[in-house]
Amino acid sequence: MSDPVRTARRAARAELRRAELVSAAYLLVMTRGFRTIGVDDIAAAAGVSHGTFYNYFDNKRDILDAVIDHCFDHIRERLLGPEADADPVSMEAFCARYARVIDRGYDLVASEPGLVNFLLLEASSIDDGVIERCLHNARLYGVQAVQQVSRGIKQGFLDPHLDVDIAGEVLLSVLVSALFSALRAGEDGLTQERVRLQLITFLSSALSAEP
Amino acid sequence: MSDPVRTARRAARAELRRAELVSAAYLLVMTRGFRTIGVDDIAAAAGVSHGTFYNYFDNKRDILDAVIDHCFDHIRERLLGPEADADPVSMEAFCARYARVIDRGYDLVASEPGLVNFLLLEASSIDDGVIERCLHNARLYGVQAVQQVSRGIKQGFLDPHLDVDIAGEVLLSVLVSALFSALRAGEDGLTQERVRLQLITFLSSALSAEP
Amino acid sequence: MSDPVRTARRAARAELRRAELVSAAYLLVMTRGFRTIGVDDIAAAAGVSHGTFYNYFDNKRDILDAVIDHCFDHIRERLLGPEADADPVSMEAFCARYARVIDRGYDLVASEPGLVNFLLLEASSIDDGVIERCLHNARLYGVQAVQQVSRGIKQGFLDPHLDVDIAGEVLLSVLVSALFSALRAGEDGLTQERVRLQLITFLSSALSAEP
Amino acid sequence: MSDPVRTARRAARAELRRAELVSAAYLLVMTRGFRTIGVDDIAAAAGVSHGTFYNYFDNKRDILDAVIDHCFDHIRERLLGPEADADPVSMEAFCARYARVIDRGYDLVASEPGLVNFLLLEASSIDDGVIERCLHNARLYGVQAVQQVSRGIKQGFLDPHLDVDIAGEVLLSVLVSALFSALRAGEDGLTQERVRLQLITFLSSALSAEP
DNA sequence: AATGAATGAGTCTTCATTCAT
DNA sequence: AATGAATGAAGACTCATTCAT
Repeated sequence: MSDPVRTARRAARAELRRAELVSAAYLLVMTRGFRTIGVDDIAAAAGVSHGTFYNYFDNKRDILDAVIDHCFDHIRERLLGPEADADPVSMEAFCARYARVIDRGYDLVASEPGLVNFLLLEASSIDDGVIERCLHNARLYGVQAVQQVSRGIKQGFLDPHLDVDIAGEVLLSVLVSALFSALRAGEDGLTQERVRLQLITFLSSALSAEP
Repeated sequence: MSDPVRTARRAARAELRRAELVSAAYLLVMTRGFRTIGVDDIAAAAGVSHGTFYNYFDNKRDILDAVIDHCFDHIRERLLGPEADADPVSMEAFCARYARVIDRGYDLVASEPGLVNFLLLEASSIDDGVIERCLHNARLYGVQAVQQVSRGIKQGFLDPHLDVDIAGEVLLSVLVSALFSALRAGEDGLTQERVRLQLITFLSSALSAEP
Repeated sequence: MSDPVRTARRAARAELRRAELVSAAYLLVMTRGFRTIGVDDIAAAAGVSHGTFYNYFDNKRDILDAVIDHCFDHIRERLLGPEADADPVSMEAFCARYARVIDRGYDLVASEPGLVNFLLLEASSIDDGVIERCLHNARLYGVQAVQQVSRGIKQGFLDPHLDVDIAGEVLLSVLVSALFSALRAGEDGLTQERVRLQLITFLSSALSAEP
Repeated sequence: MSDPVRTARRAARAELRRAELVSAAYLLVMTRGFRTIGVDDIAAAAGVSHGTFYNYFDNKRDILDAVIDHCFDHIRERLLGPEADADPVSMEAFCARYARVIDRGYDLVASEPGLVNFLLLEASSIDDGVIERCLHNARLYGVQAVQQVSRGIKQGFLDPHLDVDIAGEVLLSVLVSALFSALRAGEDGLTQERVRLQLITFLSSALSAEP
């Protein structure tokens, strides 16, 4: 009655379908926003009928969690880049790293404006679960940022009197600030160079161990 | 044909009705979000029929601009408080002022969480006109922040080498950061006191004229 | 308590207002159709508020009767022209007269396409009362046409064996046919000249006393 | 992926549903007019929900084209009857045929007054597309009428000097005239017999080859 | 597992009509 | 008599969801 091989194959196909749907939804949400797309659009983009959609998700809202996780995975890749796990050992390296992150933020906004827009703006307006899931993902970054600060203090190039939680927060908010600036592009005459320079100077003066 | 007294009285009543509708819409948007409320809800909350709504606004979207302006007016009142026009003359006064602003931000979020939520999160996902109107309002704050920095430099307590545009930006982003923190309330163990202290320290070390 | 002079003046003003409303409605109906205009439009075109409209007519439908009568008055003037009461005494004069009527039909359609369109097409779709009122007006024409035929027979230039009712009908339908042709303008390559010539030949061969 | 049998069956059912909707719409339009019925009415009459309506037509207006075509199909059947393609070879046969057509016109009006009413009166007041579609259908009749006249001339029983276009037009207008008379039923003392007799006499004297 | 026809709650919008001033 | 604010019935359309095949 139960053929384990066939069962496994089916499970794999199902997983694939699901991923295709999430991927299609991701693209659509990025380009048009969650509220303005329909289940039909998602299914059509994935090449199935909307009926099939309901074999993989309970309802429209249900796919959003998967889309959000997809977003954060994508951002992690794009912002941290290949050096994801390397560890700066001096204030210069630390600043250089964040300068690169800021630049990558600009690149990200330039190449996928919908992504940041969605997370910063639309996502949270949908329901509390979305906010929660975003915060959950953001907290993961926060933890990393805090660890980064801790290591920086250990390495000796960050001010040992810092409140590491707040400092991690600051790291994140500098990033968010960069993304906001990137979103507004050249408005207000703020070039990428000026923003990068000032934010790094900012970081440096606020966190550096040296007075 | 035209009785000026009656005309004036009518105009006043119309203005009042409009304000009532905006006020009702404001409350509903704050509590439930724009997308999830209907024209009927707004009208009912204002104690009129939905038909009346259309005597004052062309369509549902149309009232949103008024609601947004209402939001920013409200924030201005709540955050700047009575001292709206006073001018700090020392770094201490400057920091004290922003400490108060941060505290008021916490109060604001506590008493009206929907407000910040709406502006920070939902508003911009509605359409480009909304983004534009928010940015317009935000730019007004930006201008004030830049003026503040300029005056601080003239007064001698802010670092004369600052890029005033970026510094203004920083002032704003500290504020936004405080609001975000307030939104997350006690999550992550960040108390209001810690946030205030660190952000002010932050401001101080980044902007102060003294090394 | 009742001043007869003032009462009369009031009645005159009321009559004038009513006429202004009918006139405004007539113009609007001709250009935009009854269904697509609103009481507001009529009132505004007459320079009063829509509330005033209801002082002169019970409801929107109510003004239509007056508009229809206005239409037929207008057509009578335009089609029959100055010779409204003259009487042809020969087949030539008879034909010449109808040739002129046909030409005036073309002129009418050209200068006021909405009028014919309205009566031929829209009016009757509104309700049975409209049809009735149009038929009533049309019957007046029919009576005139029948009288015309009778007189033609008496004069000796129309076939005495004619059924005068049917012949009157035919006179009318030739006119209607001309108006339809005029409405379609040059479609089908039918010029005004060809239509006039053929319809008159038609009339002549069908009604003339000579074989 | 695609089961041809099932696909075909579905297409057939869809066609059926569509036809049911058109048929329901047809009946309603005939009895109550297009403007006064709602999508809900049509759907309900077809035994489906209004949502289903929108699976088959883009909007309310969209079904009208199908209804109009339905009308003309119906008229063709009813007026021309079984002899639709036969060809008269003498003036007697020609007249007899049109006498039958006139009688059938009376029958048609008697059994379905709304049909003629709709086409003659309401349809064209809806929008230009409707007029165009009616003219298109009418032109098909016109072409047939012209061909009929041409064949009559060839056969020798119609006057060779006739302008075939105009004569075709006349054939049609006689038909329309008959329908109008039928609509007015016995009003004015015009019986079906009198109308038939006179119109045929009319046709005969106007088109016949013999003087 | 996939399909897509059917559903109907929900929403916006229009406009004829009423009525207090 | 004139006004115009208020009303609410009516109607078109959307879309998430269900379910028989």
